Amino acid sequence: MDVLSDNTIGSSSDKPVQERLLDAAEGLFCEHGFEGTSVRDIAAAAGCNIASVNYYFGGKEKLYLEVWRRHFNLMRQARIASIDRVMSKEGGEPSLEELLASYADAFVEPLVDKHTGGRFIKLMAREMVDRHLPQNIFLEEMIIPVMTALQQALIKICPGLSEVNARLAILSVVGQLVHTICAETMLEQSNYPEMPKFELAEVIRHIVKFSAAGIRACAEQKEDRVQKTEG
Amino acid sequence: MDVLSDNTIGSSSDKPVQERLLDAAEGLFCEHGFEGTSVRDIAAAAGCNIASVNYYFGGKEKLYLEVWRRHFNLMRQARIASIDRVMSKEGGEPSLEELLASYADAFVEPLVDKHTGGRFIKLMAREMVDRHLPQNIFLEEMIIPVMTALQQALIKICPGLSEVNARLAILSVVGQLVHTICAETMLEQSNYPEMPKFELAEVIRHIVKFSAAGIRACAEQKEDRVQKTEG
DNA sequence: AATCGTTTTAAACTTTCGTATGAAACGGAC
DNA sequence: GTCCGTTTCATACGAAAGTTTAAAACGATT
Repeated sequence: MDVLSDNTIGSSSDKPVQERLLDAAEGLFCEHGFEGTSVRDIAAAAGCNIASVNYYFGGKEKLYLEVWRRHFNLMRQARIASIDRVMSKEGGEPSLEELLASYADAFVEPLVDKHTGGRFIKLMAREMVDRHLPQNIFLEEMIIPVMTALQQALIKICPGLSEVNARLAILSVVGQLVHTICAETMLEQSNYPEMPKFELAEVIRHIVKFSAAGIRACAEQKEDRVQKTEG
Repeated sequence: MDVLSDNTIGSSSDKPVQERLLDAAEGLFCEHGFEGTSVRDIAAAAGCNIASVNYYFGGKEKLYLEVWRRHFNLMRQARIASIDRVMSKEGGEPSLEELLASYADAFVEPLVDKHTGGRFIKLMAREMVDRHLPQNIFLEEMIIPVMTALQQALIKICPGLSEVNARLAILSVVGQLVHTICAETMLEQSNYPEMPKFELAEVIRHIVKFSAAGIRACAEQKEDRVQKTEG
């Protein structure tokens, strides 16, 4: 894993060591996971000594946690802000599609964002499967707050939606978004010709349409449950 | 990681060593991932010597691959059979809900199945993020064949569905299923009281209803694209 | 210029990993 | 009983991991 050149954007030697380490660690953690990247690789990518990781952060795990802390607030605020922006828009109640599109954009924004290089969201997918963060931090800092906000917004737009159905719907939407990212990561790793590569924007447009119809079906269920397969 | 007692179902010492190793390796790989489990742990769990892994399988990676090979055929056949069973049922064309329910059941069956203990599907989620299998084996042995079968079935049931829309729909359905399993795994790891635990059957019922509506919306798109937000 | 706290460095330490080795134990065939 | 191929065993090896250490280098203050 010969990573000697700095793989971060503008971190040659002007920034302080701690930031260089954080940037390098983030890139390597995203690309190869927690166990897949060594402290030596991080130090080499940051252009500093191995001991710096322990000197500044007190260990590999602490550094990993700090990499996350940098993004928790930004990501949570971005997601919730995208919900609030839609919900507080003037001109009557927003459509379900508007809410979903706004949230989906905010969700995959770290993937498209050129500043972070779209690496961080891969780390999220990893962390969901292979936990290395302290217990419940992920839930408390990200999932619960964002899920709560989205749930309230959904219920407001779709009055027929029960609380449990709203949560199930969120599970569906987030599941599609995460899986899209996983599939993207997977396909870019394996150069398989037959497998069609989707444009991300196209997939999001699909998810919005698909989910809006799904949510409406779940909301209808409550009011009139007779006409289930009318088509 | 003190795993000394056998964590597999019925593998104390009656079964041959290779099977004991495969069983033990499967359990540990599922629980802790490829890098997270050592050959020593596997040998200890299987109740045999460390060298047995190299003697019988020629290395850790070969053993890992063999763990997968045991399941590839079974899982692929189960998925495709569940599709075929629905599609070849007498009494006219099956409903979209029937197809989705059948496929979803086959998909999560390894999770519910008491024989495997539902561990293997976790390994699938891991492997999608952290590749350790030889390039493209996962795609060729699982994803492509099953996706092709499901795509054809979907198009047959929903004539309005284009090929690309069918693939996008499958991405949505599989995404929901995988995410459900990830969430299940995640929540069982973290004993968080506020987070509601869903019954798996309940979630699947939701996914079927949700996805059926979503797919119909994507199929309608082709024929009449005027009435998008009629509700 | 000397001093003192901070940072950086090279090297070593301990542990753990996957694998290799060679001897011991086993089990039929003769 | 002896032989021989197969299996099991304890052990060792080199590599790589995270962490520690003590000295060197640095920088501001006096």
